[in-house]
Amino acid sequence: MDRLRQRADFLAVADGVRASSPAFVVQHRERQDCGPIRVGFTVTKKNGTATERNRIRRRLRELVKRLDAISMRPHSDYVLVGRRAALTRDFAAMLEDLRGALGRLDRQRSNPHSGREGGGSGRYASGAPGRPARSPDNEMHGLNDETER
RNA sequence: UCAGUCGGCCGGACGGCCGCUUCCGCAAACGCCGAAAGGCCGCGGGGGAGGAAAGUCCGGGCUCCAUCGACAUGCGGUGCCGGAUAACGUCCGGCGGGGGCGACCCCAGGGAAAGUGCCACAGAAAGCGAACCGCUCCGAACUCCGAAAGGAGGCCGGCAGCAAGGGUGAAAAGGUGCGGCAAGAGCGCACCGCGGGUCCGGCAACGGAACCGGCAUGGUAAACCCCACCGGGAGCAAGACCGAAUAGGGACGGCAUCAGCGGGCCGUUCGCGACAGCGAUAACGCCGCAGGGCCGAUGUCAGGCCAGCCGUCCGGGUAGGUUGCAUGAGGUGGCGCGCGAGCGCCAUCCCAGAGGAAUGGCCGUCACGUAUCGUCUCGCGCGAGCGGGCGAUGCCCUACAGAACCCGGCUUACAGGCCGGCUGAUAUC
Repeated sequence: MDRLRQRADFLAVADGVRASSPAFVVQHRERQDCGPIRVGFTVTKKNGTATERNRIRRRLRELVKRLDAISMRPHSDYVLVGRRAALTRDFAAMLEDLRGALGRLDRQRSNPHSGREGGGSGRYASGAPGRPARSPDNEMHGLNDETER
């Protein structure tokens, strides 16, 4: 499991599906390569001073470490956006929050019409019948694949 | 013991489980990620936030750019003296002024007789030295006393003197006292203040002494200004090296560039021919001219689109990567010099290096603090109660706060605690 570091990767994940909980928001994107799971963390300045932001990021990082790897899908990118409640919320409760949020992300993926109804996602779902529903930003990934080869 | 003042220091401890990052050693081949540059995976050992890492307010190192080497001008900054320092607006030691019984604290503390400006309100007047209420004097109508001479009062007037007293103000033209005078006034005198040169002490700021001058220049320079001194600009997102995709630049090669008109035999070609030449434009090349090509069933007009495509190579540059990047005005200890800030010598140590940003997460035990309750042949008090010790439980489970190229400062924030010097008051000896 790797950390997400490039700004472009964060922007790509931000266009994907998301699930929120009291202490954080989880964003997810499935990549088309065979790389490992990558996880990034975002804590903006509105959440407090540098010390508080550091603590939020460290607690979120610890959550991911405690999580069983099977809860996450392979070769995917995840971003956890921290909220101020992550400073004080009980750690065990936050772990349950994360498991629940990942489960909700899975359900959104298997049943796309009950999930986000973003602009133009329907034609992709119908165009790829045997595969899981793809988020609308897959159009961009296709372009990237062409340029890489 | 209480109150105060100054300086220094700490800023939870120990343990368990699971991690992150960096360096060193071993192993370095296969492999993995990436287009490349480059990065990554194992084992063992060591290191891993602060006193402010903060604000980014000063001063430097370092880097690049510009160039000035000097002077002038402009702009900005600094502003008692001496010292410390790489430097400073910092620090130390003094001086002067102000505050406090005192320890001690505070001061943007050069120049106001170079010039200009301003001085609200109040007040007569706020600066080319004034006169409101006043004081004194003089004059005269008039009134009173008197027989008279004369005396007293006096609206008012004076191009007469004065500035003591009142009142205003932050500030009113030296202050206090005595003398003096019609009343007064440095008019005279004494002391204080001020100014001047002299002498003495001090490196100096400055202090002291006697003498002289009767006193002349109100405040404001965080108003302009004058004087002295200092200052080139931008910043590690500096800079250096490597280096995609895409677009664009350059060079070379290939393909495509329909079809047209004219010229002329220069070459090929064709015809004639005696093999020297002559002729021909039917064809290609050549030269010149014009026409661009594509789109809709076609034509005209109008309109729109495209004016190349492909390959190889070169150079600049972006994303990205590597570096800069931690041995330094360095820490600790000892000795010496100095009142001190500091300086010198010796020994010893290597002590964070991230880059969507490591230095942690979750627990346990114990301290510390705090609140409530209980308890004690504890202390004080008539008592309600207050204080102390012990125990239990809860809370906070710590405050301010997170390195970002590196140093020296300043400023600001900070729960709680420790140590030392000094001052004042009280009690006891």
